[in-house]
Amino acid sequence: MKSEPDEFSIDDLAAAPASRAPWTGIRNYQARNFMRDDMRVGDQAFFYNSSCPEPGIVGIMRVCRTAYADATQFDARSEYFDPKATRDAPRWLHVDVAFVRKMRWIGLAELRQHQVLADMRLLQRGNRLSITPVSAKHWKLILRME
DNA sequence: GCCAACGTTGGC
DNA sequence: GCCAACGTTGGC
Repeated sequence: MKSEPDEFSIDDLAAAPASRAPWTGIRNYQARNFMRDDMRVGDQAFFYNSSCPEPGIVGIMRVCRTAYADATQFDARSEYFDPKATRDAPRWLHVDVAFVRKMRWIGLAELRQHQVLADMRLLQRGNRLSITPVSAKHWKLILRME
């Protein structure tokens, strides 16, 4: 799961009440569907820093609530406001995540050095999705890279 | 700031 | 349903 660290960092997550936070602001249907359909309480995810000088994985978090309506879509003052969303038919959902731990920074270039990760969705050419699945194989390898 | 890649919009 | 135009993402 990608975040721009200037917007929301892993330290922000760790410092949040109970070290939990809603993953707000996802406005892409595929990313939304991954949260809605594939993420369950207890699932783990890498925290990935994007759009920053040193993009890469910086830690691990855990899903602590399944997908529900993103409140920012209803807030006209929010940058994530969606005039087409209604309370009865929300368009945008998110899970809640909990801080697990920080990892050493594993940058994009280092990730790309591993043959095993060549088919990881995050690293695919042209991938812009901010949420992508991680296979067990990829998860284990990245843990071993620490 | 550039630009490749991809998603969304809206006219037809 | 097609597709051109436009917007966004995100590494570099």
